[in-house]
Amino acid sequence: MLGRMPTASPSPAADVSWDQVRERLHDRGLRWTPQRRLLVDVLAQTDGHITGAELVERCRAADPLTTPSTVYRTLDVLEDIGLIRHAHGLDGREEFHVRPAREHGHLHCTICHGAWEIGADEVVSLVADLESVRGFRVDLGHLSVVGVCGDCRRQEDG
Amino acid sequence: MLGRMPTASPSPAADVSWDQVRERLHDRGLRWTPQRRLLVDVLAQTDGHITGAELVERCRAADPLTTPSTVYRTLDVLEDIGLIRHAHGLDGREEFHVRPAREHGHLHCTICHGAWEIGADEVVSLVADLESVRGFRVDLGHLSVVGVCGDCRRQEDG
DNA sequence: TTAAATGCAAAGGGTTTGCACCGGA
DNA sequence: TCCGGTGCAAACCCTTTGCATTTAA
Repeated sequence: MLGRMPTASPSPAADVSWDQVRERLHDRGLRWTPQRRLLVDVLAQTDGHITGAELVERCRAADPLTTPSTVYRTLDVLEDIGLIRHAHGLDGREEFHVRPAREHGHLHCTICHGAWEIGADEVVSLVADLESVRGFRVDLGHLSVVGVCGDCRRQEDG
Repeated sequence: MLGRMPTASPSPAADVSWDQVRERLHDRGLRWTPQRRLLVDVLAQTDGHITGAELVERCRAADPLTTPSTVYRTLDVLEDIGLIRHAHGLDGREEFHVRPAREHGHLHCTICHGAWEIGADEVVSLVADLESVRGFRVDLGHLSVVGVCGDCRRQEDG
């Protein structure tokens, strides 16, 4: 999945203070456990987006004793403290992404299933229009635009 | 679910020739069965969007003998012949909507879970930009924009 | 007649939950 | 010590599939 997923951004890990996770947990009276550490490590190595199921797999690769429930529960916690976010992929499955310095949405191609990031600059007018006309505040981090990418359109034509 | 779902458009049923469904099926060598008729009836009474599971429920309300597999299979067929479309709701679940005369996307509020339609006119620049910059063709019928609606923002502030 | 459609039952897949036990702080 | 976290297993929910049977055309 992730292999087929081209992304435009540099490693998000660079922007996130993984070292401070423990601290942030402690601030809330939450604990730093080996299982959480493992998941955070996996996330730190993740470039772009990834599903819960895939995170479970990767954790299991590092530690076969990993259990899904712990992973999902930890994902909730990490989202609570603002470390990650989730949106929904083409198939509707939850997709987590490391909280990037820059909020972004996603572009999904229905043909090749590729995914790309879209920055705020690419949707300024959409955001502005919905804001002024409807008073709606767009959550860019949750925006997914589905369609057909340039490459696939070319193949369709050719 | 649907009750909480305000829509801006008039009844989509007005635009769709339900009477022609049978004909369209026949054209493809497919059959018009009581089960399909029931589902089509339910869809015709549906204003806006609805999940597969909810369609199953409604069909069951009319005919308790309805089976999920038939409903889902029929939904596939109806989508094939272009009568309905599906996208993904806030929770990532499949959401079907009656194919309207006018293609449209959806706006989802994370607070009240309301949903509204957005027309092509509201996203012209987004579509145009993605087309020119990336060569990406947006599938408007699959577009969902998540955020906070005007009412909920007002409540947040107040 | 015959291919399409149905009903049933079971599998499937990702995610969630209850509960007893474990272990950070 | 104590409350948060873990692991296990089972439940969950929506959706899909296989297969024998029914039925529209």
